[in-house]
Amino acid sequence: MAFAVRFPKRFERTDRPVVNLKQLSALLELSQTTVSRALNGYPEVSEHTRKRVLEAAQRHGYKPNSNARKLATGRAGSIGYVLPVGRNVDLDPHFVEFLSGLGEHALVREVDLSLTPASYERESEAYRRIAASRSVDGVYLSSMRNDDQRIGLMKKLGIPFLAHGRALKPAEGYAFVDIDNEGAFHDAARLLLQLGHQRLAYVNGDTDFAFAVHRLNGVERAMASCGVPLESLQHHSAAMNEENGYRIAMTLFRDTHPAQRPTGVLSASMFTTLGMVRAFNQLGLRMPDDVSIITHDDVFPFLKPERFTVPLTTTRSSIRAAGARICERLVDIISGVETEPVQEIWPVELIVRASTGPAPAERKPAQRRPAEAAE
Amino acid sequence: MAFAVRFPKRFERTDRPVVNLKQLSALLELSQTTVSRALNGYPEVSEHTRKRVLEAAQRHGYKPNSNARKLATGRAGSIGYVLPVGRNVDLDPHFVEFLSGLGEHALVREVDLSLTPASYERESEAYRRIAASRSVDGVYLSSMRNDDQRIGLMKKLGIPFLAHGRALKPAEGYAFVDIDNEGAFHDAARLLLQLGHQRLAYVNGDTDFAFAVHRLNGVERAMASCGVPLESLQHHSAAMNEENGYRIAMTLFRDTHPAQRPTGVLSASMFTTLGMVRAFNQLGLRMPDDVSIITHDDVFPFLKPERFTVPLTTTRSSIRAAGARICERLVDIISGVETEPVQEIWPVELIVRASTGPAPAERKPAQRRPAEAAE
DNA sequence: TAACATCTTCAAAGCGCTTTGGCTTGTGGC
DNA sequence: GCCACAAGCCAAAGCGCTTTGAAGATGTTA
Repeated sequence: MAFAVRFPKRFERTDRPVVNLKQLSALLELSQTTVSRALNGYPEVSEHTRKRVLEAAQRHGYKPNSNARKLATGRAGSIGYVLPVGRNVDLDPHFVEFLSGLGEHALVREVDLSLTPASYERESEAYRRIAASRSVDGVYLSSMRNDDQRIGLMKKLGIPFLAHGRALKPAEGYAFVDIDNEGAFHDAARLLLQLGHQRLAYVNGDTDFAFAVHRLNGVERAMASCGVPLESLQHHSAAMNEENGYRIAMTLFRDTHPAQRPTGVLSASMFTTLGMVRAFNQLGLRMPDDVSIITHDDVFPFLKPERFTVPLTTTRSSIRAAGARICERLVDIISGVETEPVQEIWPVELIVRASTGPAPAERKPAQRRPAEAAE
Repeated sequence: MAFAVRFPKRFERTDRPVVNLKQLSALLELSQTTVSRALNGYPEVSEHTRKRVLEAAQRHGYKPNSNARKLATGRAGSIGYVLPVGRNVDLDPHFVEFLSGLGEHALVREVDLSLTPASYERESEAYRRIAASRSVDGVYLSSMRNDDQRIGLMKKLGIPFLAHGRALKPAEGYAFVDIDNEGAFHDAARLLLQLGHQRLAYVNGDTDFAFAVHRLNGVERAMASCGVPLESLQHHSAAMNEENGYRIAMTLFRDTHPAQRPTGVLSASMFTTLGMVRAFNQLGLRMPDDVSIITHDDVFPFLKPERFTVPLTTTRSSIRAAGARICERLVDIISGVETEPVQEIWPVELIVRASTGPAPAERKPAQRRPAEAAE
């Protein structure tokens, strides 16, 4: 909406649709009411008439004007997402996989997806506009923060919504689909501990996000229940990308006294791991002899943990499946099928591959020559 | 649109917007006409009145109902994209970067992006529905094929559109933004040839897509002008991902007689290269001593060629910048600012890093032990 | 002072669809 | 033969906005 900005005349589209409801009903010598009902499957119309109508609609290529329909019904037929945008904002590749799943289901349910770009600072404004303009029937939220303002906002604005992930605060009173991050990282950490690793590192995502906090909780719970002091965990929190993985691995393994180095590492994403493995190669560290690593895998078709030279042990949960499920449930919420706010938490598989093994019995400083090239 | 499917009553949203135009104009004791005009910046209203109206709108949180506006104007205020969807369809990470750029500019122009999911087979149906339902003002096309049906379809349906990339056929009569793929790969191949490489390989994308054909043309042109016979090029065409990169590299370097092996390799994407580098490590091939490689880099923030252990020589063109430009021009096309179909081709930078060097003077079979871990 | 141009403002007619309430028929029960 | 009831259809009233055509208010000119 552009206040005080004149829309140019040339913006207009003068051409009209091939055939509209009025014309179609005239052609059929029926009222618009009847034609509309026949098309939309209402029972107050005879089968004979319905057949005639459907046939004529088909023949004349009638397609209802979606804007008129939206106005009349108040229903938009689409779900919305506020796309974080800005020079320094990177939509990460998780989004595209998520979108694939969402789109798959959106196809089945015949809804469109509407993306409203907004800078982070003006996010709430975007939601307000969505609410007032009624351009979508509901929205999904993602990248949930610890104390997420959006949940309250959605409720206040009366926008039906579903969260991908959950906030720490509020914890109740809204619907979400999340994975069991706490359990996943608990299991992963426990595996390392059971393999005898005493010094662990966790290269986490940004702890402003709730998933990162949950994961850290899981790691700490595993340590506590195995009687390993929390001080023996080195925790690093940073955006999940290749560079940070490399940088942090260098800090952990090159810049640390050998006796202090972790032998078991947990990594929050495949991208982080990409960087860490690069560092390992460069430092001549071998998996799993020198270091064991477990990574969270969101199941990207273009980056598979089993395709690494040393196949990676992972906690796995398909973000694409989550996308499909979110679409499904959001449509249910919008259409009133789902009334109570269901909080759905998916279990996460732990898949053991070759990157994990027993802790080195005794630490020998790594003395191998660095690998030549290593990505 | 669902023929013969009854929409449940419960789908309805009964709540009404906070305040609508009628109420606002009643409040102001002005006609709807005047208020509407004041809000939309038309000159036929006094500055005094306009100020009053804007103030009241602000105060009461008035936001026009976008559906009503769309119906009245015939303008949707959004641009569309048909999202290819299906169990076996992977939206690749290029898309998300492109989207970031698009979103950035969409924010400036105040348009939304509407994604309509469609399976490949029912793609044209989706476009027809978009055209008839007038849910968007224009669309952009991507992943242009050699003989692309969509261009003709868009023209027939009268949907304003802009292509990202171009088709071989038709070559004229439509607007696009493309990069100089031919020139980029010409330059890349020429560099390898100048460095003395006699046997080249090109691991291309799927040649159903026009960009892949253009690139191949560039490579061949360079070879021709350097007097190198085309037979000394090994060309492989496959979807651009890590697995194919690895597989093809293995075919080229492990399964081929040393005397036949290429010494200079061109790679169509960073993902392909990721797999190839994995293969190189495993085979103990060093860059650039044993093999030189040049990759096309779309500039992903999460996967940077300079961050490889051996930094990669690349042809670089930001796909994000292309997204922003596409949005800009599409809005211009829709609003009639751009009338002639402009065909815009961006030059591509060649950035020399450490992965390219002189061809090995004399071929010695690689006898090094395979690297331990290598991603 | 009349005649005309220029500002402002307005009532009303759309945009194309859905949906309410009512009007005809035809059927069966008594 | 009358009434009740359902089936099938329709006219008309929205949905909330934009825009046309016209009219009232004000200023300008002869």
